[in-house]
Amino acid sequence: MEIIEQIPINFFTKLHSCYKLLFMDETNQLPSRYESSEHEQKIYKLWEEAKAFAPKPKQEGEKTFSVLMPPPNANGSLHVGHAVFVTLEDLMTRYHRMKGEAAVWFPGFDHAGFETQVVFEKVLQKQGKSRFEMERDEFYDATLAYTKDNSEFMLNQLKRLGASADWENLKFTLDEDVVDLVYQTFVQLYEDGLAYRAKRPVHWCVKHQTTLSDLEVKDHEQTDSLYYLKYGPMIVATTRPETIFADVAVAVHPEDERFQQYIGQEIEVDFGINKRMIKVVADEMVDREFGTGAVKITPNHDAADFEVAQRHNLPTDLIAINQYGKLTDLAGPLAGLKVDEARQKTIELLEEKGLVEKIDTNYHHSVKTCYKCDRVIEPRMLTQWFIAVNQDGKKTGKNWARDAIQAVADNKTQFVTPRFRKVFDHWMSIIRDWSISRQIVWGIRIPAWYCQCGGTTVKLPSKTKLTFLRHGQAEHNVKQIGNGDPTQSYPLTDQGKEEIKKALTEFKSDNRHFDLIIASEMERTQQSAQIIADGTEIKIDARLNDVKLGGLEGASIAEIHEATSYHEQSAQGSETFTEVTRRVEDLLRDLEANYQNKKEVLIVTSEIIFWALRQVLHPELEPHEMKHHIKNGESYTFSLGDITPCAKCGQMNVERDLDVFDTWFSSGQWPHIVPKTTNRADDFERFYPTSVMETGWDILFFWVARMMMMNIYLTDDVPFKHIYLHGMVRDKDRQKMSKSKGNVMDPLAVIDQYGTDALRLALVFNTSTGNDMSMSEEKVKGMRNFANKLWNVARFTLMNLEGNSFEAIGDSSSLSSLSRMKSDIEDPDKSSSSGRDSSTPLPAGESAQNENKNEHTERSFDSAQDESLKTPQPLNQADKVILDKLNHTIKETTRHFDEFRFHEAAQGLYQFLWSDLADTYLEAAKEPLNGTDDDAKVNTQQILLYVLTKTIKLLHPIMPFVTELIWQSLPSAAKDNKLLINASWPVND
RNA sequence: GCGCGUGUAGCUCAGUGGUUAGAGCACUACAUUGACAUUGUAGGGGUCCCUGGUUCGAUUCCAGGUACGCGCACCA
Repeated sequence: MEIIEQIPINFFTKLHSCYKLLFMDETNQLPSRYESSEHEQKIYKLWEEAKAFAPKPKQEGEKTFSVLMPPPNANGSLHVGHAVFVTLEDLMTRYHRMKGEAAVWFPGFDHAGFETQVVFEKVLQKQGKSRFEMERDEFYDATLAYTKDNSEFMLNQLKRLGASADWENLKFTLDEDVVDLVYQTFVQLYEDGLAYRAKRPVHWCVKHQTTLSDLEVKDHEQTDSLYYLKYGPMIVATTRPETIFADVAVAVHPEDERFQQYIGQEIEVDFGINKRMIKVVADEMVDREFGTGAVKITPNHDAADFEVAQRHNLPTDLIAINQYGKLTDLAGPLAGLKVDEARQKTIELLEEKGLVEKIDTNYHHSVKTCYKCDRVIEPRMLTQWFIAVNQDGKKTGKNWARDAIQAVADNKTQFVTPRFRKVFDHWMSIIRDWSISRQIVWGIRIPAWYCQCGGTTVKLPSKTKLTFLRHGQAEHNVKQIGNGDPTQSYPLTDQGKEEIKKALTEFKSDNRHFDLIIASEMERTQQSAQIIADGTEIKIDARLNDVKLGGLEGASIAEIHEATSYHEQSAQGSETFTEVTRRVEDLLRDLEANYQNKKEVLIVTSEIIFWALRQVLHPELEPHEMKHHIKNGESYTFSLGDITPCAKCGQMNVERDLDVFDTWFSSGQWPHIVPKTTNRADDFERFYPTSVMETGWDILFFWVARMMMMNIYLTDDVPFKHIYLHGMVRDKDRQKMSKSKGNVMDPLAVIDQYGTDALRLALVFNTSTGNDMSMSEEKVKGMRNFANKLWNVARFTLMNLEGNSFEAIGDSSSLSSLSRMKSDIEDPDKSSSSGRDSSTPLPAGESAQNENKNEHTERSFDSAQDESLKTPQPLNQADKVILDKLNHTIKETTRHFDEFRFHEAAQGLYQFLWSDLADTYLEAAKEPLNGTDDDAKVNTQQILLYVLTKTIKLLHPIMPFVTELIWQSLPSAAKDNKLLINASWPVND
């Protein structure tokens, strides 16, 4: 090792002020315990104030590191699963930040559509309310408020976990810019033929009144009865006799000799309540061995039957069970019964008629259940939106599943745990089209409109808000005469001006500003517009003019009413109401096409235009219902997005789909959306693809696979280079944590008691990638002890620096008693044998590379100090061993972090700190520290400080708080940055 | 039915083709204000699931079996 300079003697005099602030207690002593709760939030604030969580500015040839936070569902509080991902993602981010890379961790929250709605409905239930009794908007707003409250609460909890995420760019899946991109994707998929609407078998939850995707249903093994029913001349076996009322056929295997005589025939079947002719079809799908080899076909209540029905052109319109899981009128006397009850009654009914051959009461099978409420899923045929995942886009030629499988095959995305790659590949190879419509309120409403003409319109909804304002009172109003001719002058009265000023005041008090004002050619609307304008552009549009009165111009209102109803009747060349409606419709269509992003448009016009508008928006209303009196200065606001014209026929009276997207449709796009919507313009270019996707294996299909497919489709690049899937946290007896078992661990309570660092270390210590981990208070306690050990190593080091020759601090009696300590520093074998890595010591005398060089080139951007400690020279065997072991630990820790083996990094550091440094070196150091050889003493101090400095750097990613606190107490000469979070990662010699 | 994983100390789990297989917790004995009792020293505790194979050598790699867990499919 190179000869290094001795630390100058005045170095130590700087010490006192450094650590006095944070490290010492009120009595001017070093507290002997690390009290996490006293420091953590202050430390966190230190980082926040230094804006340490933002990535450093772009540099040429920079290395970047980015991770996307799996956006927590904003509907509850933090559980231990959140603590796992925070720990893993934060330690990766901190590690790469210290390595000098531009590191960013993108945070967000998920509205979590169905999940949140289920949670919130329970909240409502406690208040005695139900969503089915609430208006859509009312329910949406209430859920939004609930979600906002929760995310604010959870944000603080995430911070308590030490998360160094880029909070300035905290995204929410319902943010306007996010929703815009989600809409855009859907439109693109629709135009590419990959988003389609079709009647298909879907999973229907009777309780939640919505469809669910294949992933949202669980298989539940159970024992039921298999009923053998007489079916004309045949016998069929079924578990669902209550569906017979919607039977359309009976299917047999084409080669089944028993039934050859019936194939293609119609047989008469007695259903107990009536008799119907039923067709016998031959289909390969039938298993000759099962039951009787004959299957009743009920297309509306079984997915497989639906397919048979399609193959044989059988009717698919018979519905025996409605959306509430009750029998329909098809069931005659059984109508209205719920499925379970209906099954019993059906069998009773059939038995009475002697139609039940036998009942096998011990039939094992599995049924699909709702993953939220465990109720049996009712298969239904519904018209829904689907994403074709195995089809080539007709424009792009891209194929979701194929492209994702290929990307993994090409190693563009690698699984950190290879076994999950097999699971992924298998799932991708059998994936079916994705049902994305949900019949719930909470979520992003599908931007699709349906017209009576049969046309479907899919487009980005206009974001423009339209406000119609009736002009103020004009002179013709006072005279009670009609004026539809814009060349006539009937200016506003003083009262009319006041009415508009009043409207303006109201607009202002609602904080509303108009980007554009459109008035008619009528003098009164232009005058009104002027009063509102205040510099805003005013356009004139004749389509907003009052009704043309022809020969009735200037006649009294009464006269005009007598002569025309404004509708189809025209008197003396006047315009009909239908004609007025047409020009209003024409104007709206024009606005919709050309003013997508004018946020607020004010339209100043006449009363009849309001009526026409009402007709356009509510075509179902009768003509006489149009004439609501609109006062002068009265206004009405609505969203232009609500009146998208039909893409096929141009009609305005299209209806928007009530359904919302499956929440994973939006969160699946997170990787490209988030970097595109931060407050930095080049984030997408710099940070996409992200470096690692870290999340639980339980959402591999829900989220990770969908992200792969969607983002490859949208960006032509994979969303992440590595996939790191962590296991589930179980309790100390390996049981799953659940509220009902009462074995859940509240991470915040654990933090309060033992500290965040202890919790974080416990979550990586003695675990392995991808496997479930068990957690217990005892484990956290042990890790808390480790934090305390680290604290005391630092305390020992600092007290000994100070105690040497300078201002005495702390408990001097305890310092002097150090000399009484017995130690076995003379026994080198002992010290080397205690290390787990002692079998592979680094070659002695290997030339030391000054790590400062490296730290210079990869320094964090706001680094404060230039002079960090140089590698000290070992004077004795203990010195040499600890420096070797440190070097080895640096090397191993770095390797483990690079290879995503955080548990090994943690274990190595634990061993090094506790056994090698505390138990061995510190004991050995006591002799020179208390001896009379000043050179040996100073050298030992130097080594202690050096090793401590490097060690807390190595531990920082896992245990950010206690390490930062110690760092703040170190002499500034030992540091290369004011904050450890921005300090450089150690490099081994 | 297909696939995946796990099986290592009393418990929860790391780890490894090569000395005596480790950690945390628990346990035993001793130590005692020493940086730390949130401690130290010493110690007990193992058929690394079973069988076979490859190998100089297998807890590790391979095959089969077994137990447990999970995923997917079937599910009339």
